[in-house]
Amino acid sequence: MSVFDRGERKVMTSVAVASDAVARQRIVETALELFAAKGIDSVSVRELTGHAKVNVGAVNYYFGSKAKLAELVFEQLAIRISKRRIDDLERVLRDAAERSARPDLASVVRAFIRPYVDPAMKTEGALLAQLILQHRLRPTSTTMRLIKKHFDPLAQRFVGALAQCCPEIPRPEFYWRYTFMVSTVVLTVSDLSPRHRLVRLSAGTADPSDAAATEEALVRYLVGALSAPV
Amino acid sequence: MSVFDRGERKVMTSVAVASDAVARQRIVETALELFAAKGIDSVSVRELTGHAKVNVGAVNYYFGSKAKLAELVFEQLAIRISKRRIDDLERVLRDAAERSARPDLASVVRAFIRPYVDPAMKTEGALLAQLILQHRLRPTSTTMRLIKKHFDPLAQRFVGALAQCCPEIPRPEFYWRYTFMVSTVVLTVSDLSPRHRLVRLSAGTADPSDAAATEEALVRYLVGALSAPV
DNA sequence: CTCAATGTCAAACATATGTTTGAAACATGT
DNA sequence: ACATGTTTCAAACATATGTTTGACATTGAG
Repeated sequence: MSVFDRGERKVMTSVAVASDAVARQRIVETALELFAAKGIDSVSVRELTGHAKVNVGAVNYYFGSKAKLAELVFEQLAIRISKRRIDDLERVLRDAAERSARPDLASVVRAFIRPYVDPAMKTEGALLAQLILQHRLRPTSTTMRLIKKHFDPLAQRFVGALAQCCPEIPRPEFYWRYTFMVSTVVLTVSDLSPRHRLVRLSAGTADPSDAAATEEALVRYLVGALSAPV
Repeated sequence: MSVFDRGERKVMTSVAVASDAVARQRIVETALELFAAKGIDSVSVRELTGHAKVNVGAVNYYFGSKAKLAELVFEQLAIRISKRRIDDLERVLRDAAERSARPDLASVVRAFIRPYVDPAMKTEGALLAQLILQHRLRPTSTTMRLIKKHFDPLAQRFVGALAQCCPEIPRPEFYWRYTFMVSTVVLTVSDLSPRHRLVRLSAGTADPSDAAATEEALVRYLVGALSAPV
């Protein structure tokens, strides 16, 4: 059973009204890091509370359940990332409009993959990837709600932008390609192998620990994929 | 903890020497189906033995542990799939050689994705995807061994074939693109959402339950991705 | 200060899961 | 028919995990 499957059982014992309890914040921060690094289901509340230096019961005390904590973490994340991505995309589209040119496909792609590859957003990107993966592999009403609410509109905008970049390609094609792109990126960034297969296969020629190189290779791949003729 | 993390604890109570026990076979078959459909960790041995109409202890009796069963199932699968894929690829390369032309990129791609999209290999493809996913998300020495042994040589052959298709692209680039392609395909075919996001986003225009349409869209995407200029 | 609200803690609880056990049933060769 | 090796079965076991509990500590307003 995955985290999001478990519903609450009963209401919290008591309610923390308005205290900015240190424990609460530490739990959220630790959850962010651990969930991003190992996936939600692989982090037990004992491990979580241990790292956060907080009692085992704290998660249930403050959040009601592990599932509620995860939901909260993911919702906050979705809001932050979604906003930033839309800003990035809007900027690309605005620039193109000012030059009265079609937007640049590579720029749109970069706006899309930024959260996943920007070192400054490493944890957030990994966490987002976990959310998507979680939903792809074990969809629940909760993950469904989060995706629908925060990422469906985003997806529509990106599909629209892609269609602007390549007007010769019929729009429905971009629904396919968009979901393929999500698959490509999400699984790429959530590869947790300590020694990545790439270095083994390529005998060191390709190095996935080089973030810039990974980004460039991804952009080349995705631009080619998205602009392929039908 | 994932299946493959668990080692054996002690030797089996007794050994089934040479009987083709019905139970044993039924367990393997059921494991194949359930693992492919839900992922390994999501299938409890009680669920498994329940479906196989076999006692709970049977898995441990015949295979020693759930992990050993999974390993066996996956190794058998890896052998079957790997052989078929190499045959497919060799045929494509041979045909090209006979025409003394470069091999067709789309044909190579089709040889690669066949196990994942061919309806006749539906279960096997899903199972293979589960193995790759398992390794990407929670690599263990067992998954590592299986991948290395059965799929690294295959990967090298495909990279070689891709380089033949596009001689103007430097070979190291194909190591990147090959792993990206694996990501794309694996996550695409392991999407278990009953109502796929695609139909929601595209308002029904794109239908992932249409296997042929999915394959064509995938081929277009991958051919574009793999042949993109550097 | 008082005391009620809030937070902390260790221990216990409930459940799910992989595994083991020991007896009974079955099969098979002599 | 017996003995022996094999299979089946229900029950118990061990462990991991999320959760709850009740006692105790801390805090802050009146």
